[in-house]
Amino acid sequence: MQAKSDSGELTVTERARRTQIIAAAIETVAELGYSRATYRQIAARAGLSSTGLISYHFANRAELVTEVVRDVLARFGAFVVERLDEHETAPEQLRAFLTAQIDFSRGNRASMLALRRIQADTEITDSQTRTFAELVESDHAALAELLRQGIRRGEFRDFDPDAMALFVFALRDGVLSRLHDAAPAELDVIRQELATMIDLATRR
Amino acid sequence: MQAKSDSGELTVTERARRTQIIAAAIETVAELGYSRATYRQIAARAGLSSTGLISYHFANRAELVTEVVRDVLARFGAFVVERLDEHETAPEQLRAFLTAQIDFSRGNRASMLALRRIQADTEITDSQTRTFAELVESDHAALAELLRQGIRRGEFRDFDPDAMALFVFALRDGVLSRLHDAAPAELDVIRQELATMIDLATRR
Amino acid sequence: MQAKSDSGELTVTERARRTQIIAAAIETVAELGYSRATYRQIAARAGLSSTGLISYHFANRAELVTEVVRDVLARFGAFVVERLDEHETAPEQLRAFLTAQIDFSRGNRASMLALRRIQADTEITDSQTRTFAELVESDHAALAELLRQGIRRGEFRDFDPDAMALFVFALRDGVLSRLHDAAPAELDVIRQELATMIDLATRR
Amino acid sequence: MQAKSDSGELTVTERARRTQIIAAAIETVAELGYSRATYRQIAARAGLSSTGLISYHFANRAELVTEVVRDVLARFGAFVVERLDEHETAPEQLRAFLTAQIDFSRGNRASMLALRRIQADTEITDSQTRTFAELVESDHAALAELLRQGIRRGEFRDFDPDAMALFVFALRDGVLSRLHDAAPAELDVIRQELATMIDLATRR
DNA sequence: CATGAATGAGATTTCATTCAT
DNA sequence: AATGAATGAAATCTCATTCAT
Repeated sequence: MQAKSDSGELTVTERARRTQIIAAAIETVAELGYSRATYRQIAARAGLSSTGLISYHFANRAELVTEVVRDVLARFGAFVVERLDEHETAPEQLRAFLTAQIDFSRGNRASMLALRRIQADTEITDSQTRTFAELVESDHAALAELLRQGIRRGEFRDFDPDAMALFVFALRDGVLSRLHDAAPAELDVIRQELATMIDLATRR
Repeated sequence: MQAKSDSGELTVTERARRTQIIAAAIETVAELGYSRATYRQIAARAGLSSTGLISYHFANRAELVTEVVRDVLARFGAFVVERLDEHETAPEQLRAFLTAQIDFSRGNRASMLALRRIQADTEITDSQTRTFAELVESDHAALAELLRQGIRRGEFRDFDPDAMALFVFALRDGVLSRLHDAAPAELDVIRQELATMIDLATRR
Repeated sequence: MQAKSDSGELTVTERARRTQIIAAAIETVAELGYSRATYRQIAARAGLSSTGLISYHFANRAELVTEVVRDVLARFGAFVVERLDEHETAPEQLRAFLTAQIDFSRGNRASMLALRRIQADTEITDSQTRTFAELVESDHAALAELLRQGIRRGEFRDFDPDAMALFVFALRDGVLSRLHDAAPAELDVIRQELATMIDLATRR
Repeated sequence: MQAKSDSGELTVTERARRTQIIAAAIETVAELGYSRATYRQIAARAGLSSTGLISYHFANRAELVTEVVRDVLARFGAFVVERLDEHETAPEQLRAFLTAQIDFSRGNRASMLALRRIQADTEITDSQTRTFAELVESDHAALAELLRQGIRRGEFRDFDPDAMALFVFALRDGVLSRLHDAAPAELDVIRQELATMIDLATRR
């Protein structure tokens, strides 16, 4: 960053450019994989004439990737929370939770794919990992709390809410991985079976 | 490879070196992530005098990565199959299947981590993807068949075996992802809850 | 080339750099021979800070070499054509043709040497060979046509124009090969004898 | 060279191996071009299991190339001299000289091609160049002497023998360059025209 | 703000050569 | 004599980043 003000505040134009670059980065990572998502590719997809512009708006590659992750998770979280608020009982919310995630993923394939790829490459190493882990952690905590309430209210059987939260996320990931390869008919079966399974596993 | 015979047969020394390099590559990918697993890093971990030696033994990076994948999957598969053979009924085999995978992963953390990372980077792009996808596919088919038999024999309730296979793999992956971060006590809970969950989800 | 526009249009600076690199490449090939004309050597002669700059301006070595060939042949062709246009009868044009080539070669020794070396290395192998062969072919066709006209007009005896074109080019190459080693006096003799020979071989 | 005696004398086996390697090198350079004629390719064509064997028999690449050149020129020279000896008058010998060279080239295409390629790459630079240049020089001198005698005896007109020798070699090279691409019919025309041309250019 | 150009570090790969056996 | 293995230098190419304009 060359002549950028240190105030931390971004102008409208700046924000727009960053958004545009982030979107292009998501697209690129989803399409080519993390290791092939170079500035050149990103710039091409963003319609930028110079890779220098990316460096101008992001301190370095790590910051760009962090912003990509933040962007996807923010949109994802907002979507799910909105859906959850429409329901009252814990079983309904649990079902809504899963449905929302699958729905979001269907409409944001590239984002989810990019997220997974970045996560896999980054996992342990970086400083940004912490950000990542914390976000995952807070997601987990929220679901576990939902489950805990359901147990307390007698809406679920008495299982370990942390373990179950883990399972729910795992099942979600599994379904998501099939979301785009599977035929629609197969997908309907999977969703139905998932609902049944969750019900059997959690009901009193 | 300079004047290496095209016969496809490898000498003892050669095989040993390849194994050594593959092991170092696994270690490196697990430690640094796929995109940072350069020849230089791999050579350093393998105690090699030059990165040229890696090129000498593997035609290119893709071949090395393929061999890494092949190696991990072969060891993994052998381990699981041996465990399965000790059991007769489908529910027992299903439980053994999961237990075996978790056990293997505990003893081969780097291998599993490397595998996941490579898979995430590779997914769509390469020709070697096919190998990967086929192996996953055949794993899936085997588990689905196990479940199908269990249903036929009346040992399981009547669910869709393909969907359930997907769920089982998903749960496995979820558990594996916690395997090394979680405290032992928490892990015991997870395993117990997993068994319960599977039981509830599959029993008649 | 990092984020270079695909439009195929080059900026002024870019064109200048390419020209500079091409000139350095010619110099290098002429001086060291094709196989020793590495990017490092070329960069050094061009006063570039890194070999990466060559890769930045040329997609790969093949493109650079192609451009070298194109550049030399373009300058060469323009020079010769201009000279030819000054003459009317076929015998005069034939003489001018040879003279022009010899004159050009005297003032562009490195270019001609580089051309010959590249041609010798490339000959059979590459895709760019076609470009090369086509250019040689069209040169040959042009000369053969000139000779054909001369025969038709009765300015030459009745020989095979394709064979004679081949001989003329061969003689040119032979003279060129002596151009820089021979003493000026010897060269004058060679030129005089060449004129005589061509005259004897072609006149009615 | 590792444990080779310094006496300069070679055992029978050694000589055979060197010959075999030289032959493979000729083949390789002719086929792939000088810059792609690596030890690996040469070893493969020689049926050797290790490139080390080439290094064992030749001090370095330069020596191998020198030996290739020496081998081709020796065979070539012997062939031509034998043909020349069958003729008496200078015009006959001149014709025989050209015919012999064309004939040799037809039966030794790879050798001639390799020679040309090595010459083009080497020309100015190397120490071995001297060897090369000297050989060419002595060929030239021999032809010039033949021509000089013909003039003295009144069998040729009065031209400069050195210049004409240069032209004869140039014409030879030109014809050789067409030798393998041209159709047989075209080649017959070329030969006939060449004879005519030489005759016109040299006769009284 | 944005651009084109340049930079230099670093990646993979190839090569002739060396060496122990 | 010959072989397989190893070596390390060097080659081409790619990349994120910097900088002058």
